[in-house]
Amino acid sequence: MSLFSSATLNSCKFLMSDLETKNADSTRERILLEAGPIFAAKGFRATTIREICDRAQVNIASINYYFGDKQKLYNQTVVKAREMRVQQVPYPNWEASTSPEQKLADFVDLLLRRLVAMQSEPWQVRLLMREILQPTEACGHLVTEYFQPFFETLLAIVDDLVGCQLPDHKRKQIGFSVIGQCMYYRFTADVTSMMIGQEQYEDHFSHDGLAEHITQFSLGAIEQIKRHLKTKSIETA
Amino acid sequence: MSLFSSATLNSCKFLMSDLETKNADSTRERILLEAGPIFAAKGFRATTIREICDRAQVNIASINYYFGDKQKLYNQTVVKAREMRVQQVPYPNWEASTSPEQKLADFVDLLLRRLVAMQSEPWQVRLLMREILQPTEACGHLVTEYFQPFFETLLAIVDDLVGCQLPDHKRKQIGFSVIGQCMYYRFTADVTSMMIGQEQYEDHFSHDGLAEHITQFSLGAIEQIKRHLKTKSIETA
DNA sequence: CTTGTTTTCAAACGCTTGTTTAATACAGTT
DNA sequence: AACTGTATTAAACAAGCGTTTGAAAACAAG
Repeated sequence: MSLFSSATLNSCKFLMSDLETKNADSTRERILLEAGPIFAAKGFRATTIREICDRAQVNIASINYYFGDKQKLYNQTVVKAREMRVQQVPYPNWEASTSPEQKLADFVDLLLRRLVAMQSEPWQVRLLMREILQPTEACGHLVTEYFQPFFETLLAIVDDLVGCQLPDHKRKQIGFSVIGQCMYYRFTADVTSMMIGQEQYEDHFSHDGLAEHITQFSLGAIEQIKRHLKTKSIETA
Repeated sequence: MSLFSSATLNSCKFLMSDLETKNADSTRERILLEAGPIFAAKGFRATTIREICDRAQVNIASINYYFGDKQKLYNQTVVKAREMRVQQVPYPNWEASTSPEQKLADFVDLLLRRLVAMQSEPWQVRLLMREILQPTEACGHLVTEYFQPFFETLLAIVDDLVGCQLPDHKRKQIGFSVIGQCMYYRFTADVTSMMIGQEQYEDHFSHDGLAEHITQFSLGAIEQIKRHLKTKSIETA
């Protein structure tokens, strides 16, 4: 009797992070990949571990066994979502000769593909959006290891485009203007399609059309900022 | 015994919409105004009617009595939020002589004040954002009676700025670029402040700084679009 | 086959939820 | 004072939740 309880205590599968033991890992992985879409669709609270276990065809107690509790399972799901998304949509390979204009176009394209993902809308994207909109303890890593470097890449392109030194906050405002235009379509996808109708939405607000517009809009704005800087420097000269 | 049950059935306070009966309406209003902030902060599901009733100092059964059920209470809360927000931040009075540039500046200012509300962030804004991000049955009215007219106003300004006829989808893309830049700061407020630090966030990403930047950025982009249109028409001539 | 460990399982636990009930308190009318 | 419809209340209800339990099953090694 008491022998068994001590054995159960010693197992605690969720402590041995990545150590793969036999095929038991397939169960863990199955739970993770079934939990993802549900958390993404319903959020943490509305998701029940019973539904997850039903879909993954495992017993309810498996969550406790493999992850500890519901919260820790969710955290692991967020990590998994980021890893998968980065792998699914990798960075473009820029050569030394690539123009900053092309780089901006590529960046907008990447951002739209990776974090907006208009038509497909994979669960990983929805889950990451949830963390952006209402950060939980899972968001800290996301910012420092994913969003920050991503944003720095954009700022470097902006610097390149402007050509001269801008105040730091101005660089970032421009960066956010680019990102904001893109992300808007992810956050407001439902309302936006309600406002312009399904037809026009599909015709002109799918990936290619948007990437083109946002790139041109942003390049235009930056071009004007450069002009203003020149006239200013002439005035002061 | 049975007399009472029929009497209770006949009451159904929540059916008589706006008919104010005695001071009982104050109870209804009190529930509505206490429910708002809680729904806004936690969302529909995570909000318990027990907490609402505790704060409003009414009995739990009052929700059934005045609104029918939790869902209907929520819907009424969304309506209330919109009404209050429109009243709190009214449209500017534009004269015939007001330039389209000034109008765009005013529009950005209004949008930032009414729907972004960086520093204050009243519950009405949070609640409306929830509906935008994940529409429920309460969102239909919101779109047709609030967002649509609001967007049309912006499109009229864009038309005025561009000066000549643009394809309809292009007008709307420009409109969304303006709105997107603004809304971005509402949706990603937490992550954004994590990324740039509290200090710079307060210094350069408060209302005035953002309104100025977004207006200039957008005016610049539109200016460049006009230039492109001109060179195109010259080429074809 | 036996032994020891890991993995699965059905069942139950304790708690919270939205909703309903039936009784009571109140105010105005006859 | 008696009646009537409105408003409020405490208590209970049924359902669902995350988590825990202790044993059974599956498995691997000696």
